[in-house]
Amino acid sequence: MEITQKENILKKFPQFEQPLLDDILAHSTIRQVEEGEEVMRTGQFIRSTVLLLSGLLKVYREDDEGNEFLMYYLEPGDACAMSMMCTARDEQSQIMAKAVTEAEVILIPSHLSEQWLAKYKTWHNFVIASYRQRFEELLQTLDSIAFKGLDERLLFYLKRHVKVSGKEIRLSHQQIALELNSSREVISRLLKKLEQTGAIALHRNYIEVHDLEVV
Amino acid sequence: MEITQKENILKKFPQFEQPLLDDILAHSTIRQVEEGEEVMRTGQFIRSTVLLLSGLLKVYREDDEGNEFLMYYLEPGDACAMSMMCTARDEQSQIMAKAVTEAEVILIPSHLSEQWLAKYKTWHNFVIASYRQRFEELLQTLDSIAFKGLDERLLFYLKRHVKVSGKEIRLSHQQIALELNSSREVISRLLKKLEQTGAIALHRNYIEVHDLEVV
DNA sequence: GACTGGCAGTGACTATTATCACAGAGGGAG
DNA sequence: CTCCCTCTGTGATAATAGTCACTGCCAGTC
Repeated sequence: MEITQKENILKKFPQFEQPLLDDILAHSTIRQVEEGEEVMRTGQFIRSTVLLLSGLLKVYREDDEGNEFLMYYLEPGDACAMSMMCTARDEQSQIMAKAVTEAEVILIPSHLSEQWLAKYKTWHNFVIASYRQRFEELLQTLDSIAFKGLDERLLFYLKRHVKVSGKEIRLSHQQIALELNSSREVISRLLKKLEQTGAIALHRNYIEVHDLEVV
Repeated sequence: MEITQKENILKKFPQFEQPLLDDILAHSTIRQVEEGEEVMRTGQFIRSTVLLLSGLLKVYREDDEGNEFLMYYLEPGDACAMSMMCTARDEQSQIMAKAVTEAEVILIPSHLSEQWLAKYKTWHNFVIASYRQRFEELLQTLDSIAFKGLDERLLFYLKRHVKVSGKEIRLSHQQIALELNSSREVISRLLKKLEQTGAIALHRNYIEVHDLEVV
């Protein structure tokens, strides 16, 4: 079992060196997360670095009135940058993370993940690369909110969704509206327009993407 | 001269250990930057970590049509997180940084700032803290764009400005509009409203802030 | 097969922000 | 002092997005 688990991790994190993998196996816990479960909540104290082994997480921001917007998705092989940063001082999360599908996460105690920065070159690189990647994705999200109309943001959203989970988007218009911090009716109308161009087809509870580039 | 410079750096970066300060003095260059000068451009390759010794920098994002929006300000003692992340692989900047006032920046060659992560504990902590701080500020900016109307964003902007450069805001309405990615007329009208509540007083080319909290 | 609850479509209206057009005011250069 | 450029104020209008009200639809359940 240990052996297969190691191979499993290795497959998702091929850049890690052997001794690091051993350390991960020896000291971290692997947690099964159900669909819809919250992996991280705003205000929660963080004592572990979170790596994603399987499944899909969405990372988003929520305000005091329950509005939210999607920051980015995490896929197998990704790490939650926030959990790495808070790590340093047992600080509080500024974000929410929720499992979109059933998922497995690796939880590495904060003090270890910090030690490893000095101990394992591949870990250090991984952490820096994660910071950078998340920062860039966040900037992209920011761009789309700041510079684009809702129609383009919706397009951006759909494209990102296709990238992480394929051309069958199993979401209601209401859910999309929530993640874009808009309203159901507006999203419905915009989707309708997209359908008329032939880019997508609408069904109950899911959207079939044909070609988003033509729009 | 060397001695005074060292004391100067020490004053702005009191958390650095002695040997680190010596290394900084020995291997980094200090550059004078004029008001309005661009310290960093989108697409530019980054080969140094940037620390701010004096003056004020604004860090912002620009799209292909020349629209921009303010991400955050950097004050003496701060570091450009982006320059630290790109550092790792000579990567390209995703952001713009411009001197709001005359400023002095410390430029540390990338390969050194990376070595120091392992060599100096205080440097490592500083880098992690910088990442975290910028990330949080970025999230705040994101919040205000995603969840707030322009009136609240303007308020947020003015408050931030007061914090970094005092109650006399020497900006035209046009400049404010640009940084909020809005239009001059709209900003003028909103400012007028704020003036009517007594929160600010409007003058040519500058705004006198009385009390932004009452609004 | 009838009831029910969530989902989707649509028209009418409102609110916010952007754009256009223009007028007046202030301040520096000559 | 005058010219001129930039900054500011303001009304009218347009475009975008959000809200409200209502309808029909589909799927599961009893």
